Amino acid sequence: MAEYFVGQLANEAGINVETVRYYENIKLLPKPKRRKSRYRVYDESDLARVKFIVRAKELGFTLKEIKELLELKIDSQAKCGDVKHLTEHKLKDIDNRIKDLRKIRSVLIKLIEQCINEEVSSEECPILESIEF
Amino acid sequence: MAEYFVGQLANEAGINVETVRYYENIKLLPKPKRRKSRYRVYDESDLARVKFIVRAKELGFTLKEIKELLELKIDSQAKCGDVKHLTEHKLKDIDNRIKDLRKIRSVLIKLIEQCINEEVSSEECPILESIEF
DNA sequence: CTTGACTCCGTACTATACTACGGTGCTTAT
DNA sequence: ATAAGCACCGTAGTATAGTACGGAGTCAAG
Repeated sequence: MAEYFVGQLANEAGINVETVRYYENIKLLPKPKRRKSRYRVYDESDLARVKFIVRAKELGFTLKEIKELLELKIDSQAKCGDVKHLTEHKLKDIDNRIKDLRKIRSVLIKLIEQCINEEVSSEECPILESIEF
Repeated sequence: MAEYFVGQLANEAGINVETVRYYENIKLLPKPKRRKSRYRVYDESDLARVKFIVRAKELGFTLKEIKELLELKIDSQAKCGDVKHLTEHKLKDIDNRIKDLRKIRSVLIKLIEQCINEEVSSEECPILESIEF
């Protein structure tokens, strides 16, 4: 099992060391094992977690929401019903996001087709012409 | 054609007045018509624009990216090729977002199924068990 | 024609999410 | 065993995206 110090972890995830420490401070990352030197020691599962955080952030989730997503699990403490409820809520949110991204997507495709046909459109914004949120 | 003052516009879009002024300052909204009193006057197209901004933000776009999306159009100035290129770039980004949201989606669905079967899973995080970004 | 709600503006403050700094202590390749 | 490169920590600073304030002017219902 591969082990990393914080610099390598940060590097593989494409963020910087201070950000890793920050995520630890706000409890988005668990406290890692330490060397006697107090150096933090991570493994692949930590890397996966960091990569998830990075991508989820790009997808528009706040760090708070990401924490909630990562905490979704049925364990001895959590009742199934609660987790199910929470998860269904998250699912609905994600479905709506996908739906609206698809709307934007279809407008972009139309726009690309217009470009191919060398149509010069009006002065209007094509995205707003076709999308109603 | 309906006309709104800034308060009504903000209200319909679910944001507040200061935010509308802020969006105007950073040129995300065009300068509106004014009454003699200097009151801002908006119409439905402004409302559609604000609503788009609000939702696009929720979908994880920065205000800068939203501005770029809203500026995508072929007009007398912009060359088709340039717009096509830019738009294809945005399209690729959106396709990737949808793809990754689907990954999260499928994990949530699995989790809900587990809840229904009253399975108590491990102490591990189910999202990280199944997603690799 | 008053009065309560709305709008004007600039400026200052806030929350979230980092990012930089700086002095000190490890690690590791030579 | 030394030196370049990491890591330690707390604290302070930054960028983005708002949010609040306050005194003056405007709107419109009664």
